[in-house]
Amino acid sequence: MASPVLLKISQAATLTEEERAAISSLIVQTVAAPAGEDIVLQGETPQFSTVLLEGLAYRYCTLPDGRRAVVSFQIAGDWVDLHSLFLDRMDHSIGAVSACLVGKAPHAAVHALVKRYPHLGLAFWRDTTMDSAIMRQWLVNATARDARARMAHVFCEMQLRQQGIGQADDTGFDFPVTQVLLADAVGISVVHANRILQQLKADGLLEFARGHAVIHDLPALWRVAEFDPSYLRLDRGVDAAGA
Amino acid sequence: MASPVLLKISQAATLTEEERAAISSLIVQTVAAPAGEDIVLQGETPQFSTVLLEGLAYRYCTLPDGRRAVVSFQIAGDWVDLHSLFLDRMDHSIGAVSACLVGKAPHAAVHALVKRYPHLGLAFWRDTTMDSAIMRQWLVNATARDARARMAHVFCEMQLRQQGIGQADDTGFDFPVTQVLLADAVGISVVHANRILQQLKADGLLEFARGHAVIHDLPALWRVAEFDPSYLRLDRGVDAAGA
DNA sequence: CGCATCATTGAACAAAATCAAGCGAGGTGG
DNA sequence: CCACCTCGCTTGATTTTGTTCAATGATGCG
Repeated sequence: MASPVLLKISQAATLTEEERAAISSLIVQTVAAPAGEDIVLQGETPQFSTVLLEGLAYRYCTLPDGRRAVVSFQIAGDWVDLHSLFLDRMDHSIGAVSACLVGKAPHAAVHALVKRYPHLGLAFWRDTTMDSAIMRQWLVNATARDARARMAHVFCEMQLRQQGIGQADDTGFDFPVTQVLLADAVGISVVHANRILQQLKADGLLEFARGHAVIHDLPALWRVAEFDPSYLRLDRGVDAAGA
Repeated sequence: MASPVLLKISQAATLTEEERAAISSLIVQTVAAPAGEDIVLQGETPQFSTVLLEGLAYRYCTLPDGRRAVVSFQIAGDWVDLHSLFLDRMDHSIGAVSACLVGKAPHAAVHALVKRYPHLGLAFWRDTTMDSAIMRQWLVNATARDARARMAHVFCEMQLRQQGIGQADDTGFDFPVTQVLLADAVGISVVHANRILQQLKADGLLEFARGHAVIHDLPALWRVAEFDPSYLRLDRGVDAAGA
């Protein structure tokens, strides 16, 4: 079975047939989430970890006064809340951007798996580390770059990540978000997001409309974003330094 | 031995004497880093993970044009680059704010430890997860709050974290950073940082001078920062859901 | 003392938010 | 089929927030 979960984790670690089977058996249930619906809610105490099998999702925090901060996008193959294994209550929510299919793995089963196969524990751990690396880039983005570079950065990252699962090429990709969502991810107002997008288009870099990004000049886009893709390729798998 | 490392990890997991000894034996070397010096450099391929035994350190990224983005502060007991276990090259640097004492644990030894004691693997994993939770808050901070709230938030967090290791109380704590560093952490210019600090002081919330923070009204500071401390207390240890 | 680093201030400028309005496509109900 | 509504996108005008530039005080240290 070529599930996106196994595909992704296989890029990080060499798995035995037994280990692959063990991972597959983790997912005891698959659930469909319609576009716009929440998959996991802030404040919950989940007993499952969730992996995205299909679709686009986003992680976000809701602030007391209703503002929303998007902290990441998740694509097929991503564990969206593996870290909830250690969280007493979710400190953020996860929503479905497009219609999603998710798999659920009971926390207890994940714990048991890790104890039985420490090697898989490392692989999972590595997966969350990769997520952190992405988040660190977002943080650098938000603290040190202006709106234009930040916006460009989001598109650079999504292009490369989606390419990694065969859903993008150098000329563009589907990205079914609204400008409101994009604004909340970049940390600017919708009005400003709209103007930045127009500017990127006028500069011949990127055209984004109706949930689809057309990239006109990827190298130039990378330059504007100061994009360094190395953070997306943590080249050292879990086997490298092990035994 | 009451090393800060064991103290911190004991809050997350119940350890056997054997496990405690195993962790202690990880640290094969301790090194002193003078204030202002770098502990780990962006671009390196470390063979060790580093744990902070004494002092204050900070994680930061250097951008192509020399700008700097501070992504976190680290205090005694924190592993500053446990995630480098999976990183091919460091995507950020770590610098000593004050004079630091660090312990070094060879990656190979950490790998071996985790395979031998999967339970400790979970504890380490949990530790990095906690780090991520903090980073997520910084990201929310940077994308959704204004300079004043962001600045207040940094002080709220540091107060609580330092209190956790007995180095702060409700009235203040040592925080030997400069305004430049603070500005790079909050993502504003030094000039603005200075004015925000003056404003917080004028409002009777907080006085920060010569590396020391005096807190005049902690509840009010929390309110300004919209501070919710729950992210610092991932109450569920690694034993809870296990066997 | 003299130098370096850090903190502070004012003034001009730029970036981005806010306010307010209008447009266009898709969906719903009459 | 059309009126109407909602949602997402777009635009202009105005205000707020934060930056940059430039200079001047402090503080501490060899």
